[in-house]
Amino acid sequence: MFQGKSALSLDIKGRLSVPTRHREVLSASADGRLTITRHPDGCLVLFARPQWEKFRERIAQTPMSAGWVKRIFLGNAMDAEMDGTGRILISPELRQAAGISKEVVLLGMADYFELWDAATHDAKEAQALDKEIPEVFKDFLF
Amino acid sequence: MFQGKSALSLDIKGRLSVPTRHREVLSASADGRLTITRHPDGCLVLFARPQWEKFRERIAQTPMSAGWVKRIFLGNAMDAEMDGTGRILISPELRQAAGISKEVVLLGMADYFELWDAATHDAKEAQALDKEIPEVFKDFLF
DNA sequence: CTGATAAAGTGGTAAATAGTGCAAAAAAGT
DNA sequence: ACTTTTTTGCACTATTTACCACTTTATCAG
Repeated sequence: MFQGKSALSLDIKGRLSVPTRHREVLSASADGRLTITRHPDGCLVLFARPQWEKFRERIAQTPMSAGWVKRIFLGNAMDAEMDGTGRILISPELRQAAGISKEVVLLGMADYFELWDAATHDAKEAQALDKEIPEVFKDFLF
Repeated sequence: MFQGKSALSLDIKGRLSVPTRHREVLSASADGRLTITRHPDGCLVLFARPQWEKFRERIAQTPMSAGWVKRIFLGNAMDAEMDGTGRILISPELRQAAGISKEVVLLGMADYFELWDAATHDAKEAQALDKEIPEVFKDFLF
């Protein structure tokens, strides 16, 4: 179970240093093996390998009408592995796809992570906060 | 059950010293374990761990369309634990999100706490007092 | 087709920064 | 005035980040 925001910066080679509080979980549940792909909202998604496998199954069974969503998730998926010091390389293609250069934000979203370019994240978040909270949440929140 | 306002200041490392009158409840009900996250209104929310777990379950099961609600609540959630002297560390990301630097206001809201930047709180409160009382409260009697 | 060169990827180490816990000082209550 | 509680400051530990060197892969020229 992942949660929480981390403001991080990629090193010169495009590697992400995973915060320590997440490393143990990833090592235990996936032996440090991850899969990274694109998300239609403009960020990247990071799965522990077993969770990715399950997600991939569901995407693969999706009908033709899913069209580009299927291509985005499956076509951009890249395997990655934590090195001895807990770093993972984000491929140039993925970095470019999400507009990531150096400053990034890593969000724990329960079963997966989202990786955003810091500036993009802040902009989209501010935009979302301006809007009203969707009706569905009004009563269930507090 | 938490209530009351406390004007406090974070120490140099960004730690909040929980008022004594709340410590016992938190120790008893959650063994001093808390979870802190963002609130769309511009403050932070502090839950005792068991209450957070329940809230998180509902958030985690939320569909993709929930997008930013999930990102704000779950993506910003950070576990924290009271140390031997009743202090909890507020992560840099959360402090930044709520515009908190040093002077803060802690509001007991029955099941949870709200943590505001002092200046922000005062400004918003003044603003709220200027407005009409919302319809829902009109029928309330004393 | 082969070898040289350059670029990109991998791994490790050291320095800086952030976080934790302890202990002494201050404050409050008896 | 003394004891107990609370706070603040300090020192130690852990984590993160930046740097450096080596390995591998790709590219281009002979």
